[in-house]
Amino acid sequence: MTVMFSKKCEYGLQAVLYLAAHMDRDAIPAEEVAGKLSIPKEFVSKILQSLTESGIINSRKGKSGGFSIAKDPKKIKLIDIVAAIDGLSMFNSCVMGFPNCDVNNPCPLHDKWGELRTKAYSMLTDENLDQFREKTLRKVSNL
Amino acid sequence: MTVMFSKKCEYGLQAVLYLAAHMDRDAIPAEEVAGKLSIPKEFVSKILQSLTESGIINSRKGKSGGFSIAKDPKKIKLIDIVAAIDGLSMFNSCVMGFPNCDVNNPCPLHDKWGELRTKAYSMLTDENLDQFREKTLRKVSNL
DNA sequence: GTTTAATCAGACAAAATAATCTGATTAAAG
DNA sequence: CTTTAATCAGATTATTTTGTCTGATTAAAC
Repeated sequence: MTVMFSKKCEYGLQAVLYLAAHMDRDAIPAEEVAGKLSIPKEFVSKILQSLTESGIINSRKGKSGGFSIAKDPKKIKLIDIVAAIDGLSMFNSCVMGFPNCDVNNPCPLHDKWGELRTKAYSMLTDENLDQFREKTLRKVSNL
Repeated sequence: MTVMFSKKCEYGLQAVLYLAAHMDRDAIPAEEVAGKLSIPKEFVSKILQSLTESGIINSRKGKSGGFSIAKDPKKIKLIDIVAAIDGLSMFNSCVMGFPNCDVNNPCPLHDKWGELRTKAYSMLTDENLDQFREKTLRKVSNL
C-alpha cells in the first residue's frame, strides 16, 4: 500500500526531483534514473514520457538523449507532478468515501480532515523544485 | 482514486459507524447497511465478515440475523478498523515512496509529512465510536 | 418440520494499476 | 553512411483491488 499517491506518482515525484537536482548536467537517460531510484526502467520511461506531454520535462531522442527539466525549477512545484499523474481529486474527496461531503452535509471526520488536507496541499506548494535540490541529492546519495 | 484508505477500508469505516450509530437496535442485516450506504451488498458483507474475525463486530446467522458492534463502542476507535483492513503501514512509510526514509536518511518531505501523519493518526484515535454517533446519524440521514 | 431470511465460504469475474515487451524512430559519433 | 544509444508508441502481461455468484449452513417463525 502506498501512503497517498499511486506508485506511478511516487515514482514520478522521485524522478522529477532527481532530474531537478541534476540540472547542471545534460539530458539524463531513463536508464540512469531507473538505476539510481530502483524503478523498473520501462515504467519510469513511460512516466517521464507522460510528464513530457504535460510540459514539465523535456525529452531528447537518439544517442546521448534523455530527459531534463523543461523550465525554471523555481517555477515547478510538487503539486504540478501530482496533478499531472494522479490528478487533484484527493483534495476534494471525502476521506471516508462518503458522497456529497461538504460543509452542509459533513461526514464525521470532515473538519479534521479539512485541516489536514490544507496542510498536505501546502506541503506540495510551499517549496519549488529548486529548493528541494540539496535534500534530494543527500537522499539519493544514500540509496 | 481514494484519498488515503482503500475502498474496502472506506466502506468498512462507513459500515462500522452505521452499526455503532444503531446500537439500540438488534443485529442489522448486510442488506440494510448496503442499501443505506450504497455499497454492493456482497462486498460489504465480506468486509463485515472480516471485521468479525478481527473481533470488532459480531455476526448472527439465520433469520433476523445480521451484524452488530461486538463491544462497548466507547472502546473502539477508527484506527482499529483501519488497522484491521488496510493495516498501519501507511503510518511508517515514506510519502514519496523512498526506501529507508527516517530521521537519519530523510526524503525532502520527511519532516512535513511527519507532522501530518501524526495529526492523521490523532484524527483516528482521538474519538471513539460512541462520540461519532450523532454526526453519523446526521450524515446517513442525508444520503 | 417446513419455510424463510440471514451469514458464511469459496470460487469466480471485472476493472484498475503496475510492469514488460517489441519494434519503430531519432540523432550523435565514428 | 553505419553503428549505437536513446526516446517513443502501442500492445501485452501480471498483479492487486474491487465486485459478483453459487451453494451451504444457520436459526427464527409459523
